[in-house]
Amino acid sequence: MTPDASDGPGAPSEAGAGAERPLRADARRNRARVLAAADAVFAAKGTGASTEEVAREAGVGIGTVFRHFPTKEALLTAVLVDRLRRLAEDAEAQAGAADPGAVFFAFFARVVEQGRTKNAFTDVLHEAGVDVTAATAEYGKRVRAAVAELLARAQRAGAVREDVGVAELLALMAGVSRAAERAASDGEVRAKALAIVFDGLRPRP
Amino acid sequence: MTPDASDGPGAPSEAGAGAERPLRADARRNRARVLAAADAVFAAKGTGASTEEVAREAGVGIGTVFRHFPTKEALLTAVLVDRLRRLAEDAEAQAGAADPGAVFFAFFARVVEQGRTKNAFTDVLHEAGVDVTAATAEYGKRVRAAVAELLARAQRAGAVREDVGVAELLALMAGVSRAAERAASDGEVRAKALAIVFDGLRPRP
Amino acid sequence: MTPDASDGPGAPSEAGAGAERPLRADARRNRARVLAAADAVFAAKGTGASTEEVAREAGVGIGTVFRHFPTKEALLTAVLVDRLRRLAEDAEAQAGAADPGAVFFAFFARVVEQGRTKNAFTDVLHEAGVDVTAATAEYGKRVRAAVAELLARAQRAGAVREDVGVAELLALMAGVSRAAERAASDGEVRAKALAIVFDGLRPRP
Amino acid sequence: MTPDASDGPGAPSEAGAGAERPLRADARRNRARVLAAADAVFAAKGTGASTEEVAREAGVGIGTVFRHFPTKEALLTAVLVDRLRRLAEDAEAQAGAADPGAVFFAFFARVVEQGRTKNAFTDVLHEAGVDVTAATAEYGKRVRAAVAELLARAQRAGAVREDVGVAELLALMAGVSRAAERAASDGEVRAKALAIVFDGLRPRP
DNA sequence: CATGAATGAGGCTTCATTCAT
DNA sequence: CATGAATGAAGCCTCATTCAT
Repeated sequence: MTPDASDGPGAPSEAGAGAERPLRADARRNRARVLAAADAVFAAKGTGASTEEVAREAGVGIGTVFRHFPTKEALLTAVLVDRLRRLAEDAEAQAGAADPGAVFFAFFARVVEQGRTKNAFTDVLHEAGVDVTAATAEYGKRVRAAVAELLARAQRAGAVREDVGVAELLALMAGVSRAAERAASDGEVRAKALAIVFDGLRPRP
Repeated sequence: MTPDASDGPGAPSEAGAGAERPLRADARRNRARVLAAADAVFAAKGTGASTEEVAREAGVGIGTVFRHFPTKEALLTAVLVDRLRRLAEDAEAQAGAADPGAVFFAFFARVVEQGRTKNAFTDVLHEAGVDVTAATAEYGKRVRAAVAELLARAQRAGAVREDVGVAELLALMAGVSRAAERAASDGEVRAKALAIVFDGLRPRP
Repeated sequence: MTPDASDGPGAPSEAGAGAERPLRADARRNRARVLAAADAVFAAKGTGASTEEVAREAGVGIGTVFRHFPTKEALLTAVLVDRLRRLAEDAEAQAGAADPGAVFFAFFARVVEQGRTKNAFTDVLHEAGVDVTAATAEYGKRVRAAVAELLARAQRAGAVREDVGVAELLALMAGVSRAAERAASDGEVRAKALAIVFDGLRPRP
Repeated sequence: MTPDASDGPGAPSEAGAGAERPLRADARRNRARVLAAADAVFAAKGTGASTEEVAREAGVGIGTVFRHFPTKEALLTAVLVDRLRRLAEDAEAQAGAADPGAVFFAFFARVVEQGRTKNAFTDVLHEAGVDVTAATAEYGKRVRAAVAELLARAQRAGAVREDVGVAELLALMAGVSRAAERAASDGEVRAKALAIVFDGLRPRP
């Protein structure tokens, strides 16, 4: 793992900076298609899936994948960062909503439900709690902050125990997501496991 | 991936069948060494580790590995089965102990703690809950039964909610193990996450 | 990089055809820049250097390189031809000078010294002696003629043995250049090796 | 160029040490075949030739090449070392012969003649003079020593100028070999070029 | 039985060349 | 005309698996 395998400071289109050339229209389209394909393929078959399969899924040549992501590791990192970004945006979108308790548990459940199919999404959650690489650090922080906000509001509303911290919350989200993913076929088991964790999170009466 | 690439129902020496020759003494020794090495290597580096590394760790030639486990998948399955066996034996050993509640939670905690270093152990737990392959089915059932017994006793003793089933329990064990594994460096986070789940498992006062 | 990367005689205008349009001003400028960049890059990193690197060094797009030189081989040939042209011009410039002996040896030394940094220049010299391709043939002949003239004058002045021909002279220039290039760090070794060859070229007393 | 791309301290069979396992009979045979094939292929097509072609020429699978030489660079280095070894042995074999002058010039001529087809042999000679890598250092020294001995004896016998050193001698051998290689088709040119250098090496009358 | 050499399919990556913008 | 994105063949290397020793 080279330390600098990132795709640069975020996708060109979203880095506020602007130093990166804006990328031609078709190039941007292809980059997005490759990223989406990579997300799907790696989710379905694990990170061991071949780059060639990503290319095939994206409907582009193998060279195109490597033009946008010069390394397989860079591609994996980009997928990770993208997931973190979506997660952060999702959490941020809930920040102002009413009924913080309901919002908090709904967010938790949604994360778990998504993680069920998006396999490695759970690993992403871990990143948010630990901030491993420089590339993911930025978005990891954002996720952490947004989730912390949801948690704090839910606690203030008396819906969640006061002694719960973000770290263990993220760890639990990741863990339950992974568990849910395995028990994929049985929705009831998933629901019950989630209910148990939710009960554990609520204040003791 | 053939679903049934196992080495047979467990090591030849323990299958009820009996048609399998009993294996020479040195052969048995080698099989055990390979299995132990595989467990260690796959735990440390993931299932992507090379067969050759397993052979090196075991101190045998590569040919020996393939003589005992004709496929890498067979080797992985054998490791899985072995883990399930140890897990079942561990649970079975607690069956008669006093204070079923304490025993139950201690077992849960021990599983999580082991899973922390034995990475894929968590995946094993899933197998126990789902019984994917024919190979793991037997030991999966045994684990399930042993854990069910521990759970039932704890419930009878009033230490665990009545509406918790084995399926979600195993799922939670797997999930928390995974969470613990990620938060490897932070023991406090691990403890808190575990406490939350334990609280969720206890009867509402 | 190269002092004289002009487009001059060597531009498309020399293909017997003559139907080639005279090239727009900016196009001519770009062609020269690409050629100079290619000379520098191939000299520094060998002919294995990528076309893209040439484009970068020239400050143009990759498409521009291929517009002017439809093939990498065409680009290499153009560099070769350009070097031959400069070599010929250098030799021709000395044709009328006084003290033909000194001029001859100075020219030899200069070629070797240039070849030391301009790596493949030595290969160029060979081309001059052998006229491999049709493309280099013309300038190869010119170099040969110019060097032959320098040699003849030196021989007439009694500074060089009568039995030395152009062919072996060019071969020696190429060889010593190559040797010098390897012994790059040790100027004294280079000087001594050159002195030995020079002594071999002088008439026996 | 990783510093440690060597094949180890020489081919196992020839390192006096003996710590390296002796290599099975068939393995040794294959290693030799690969090395010979590599020598031939790289000589004929340059170091850019593909490893696959070496394998084909050797009549082995691609994996076999990489088993013996874990990197293309390692393979190239091994070829280099082997050439140096043969060169050293050749020179050492002449050490005791009568008529040191004749022996010296014959050796020089033979080196050049071999270098003519063995393209990169010339580059090898350079290594002998410079000792670039640790891998070639050992044999480079041996070549240097053996050639120095031949030179010293020739000088003592009055056949070679006193002021010639090994460094420039090796440089000249490399250079003339390269020149000869280019003038491949014309034996007379080669002979004349060699004669000129020989004259330069002889004492002035 | 144990060993490790041989094998070759498959993965990642580079790069000359083409073509839409 | 200039640009740079797209393409895919080809190269290096890894690794599961087979088989002679």
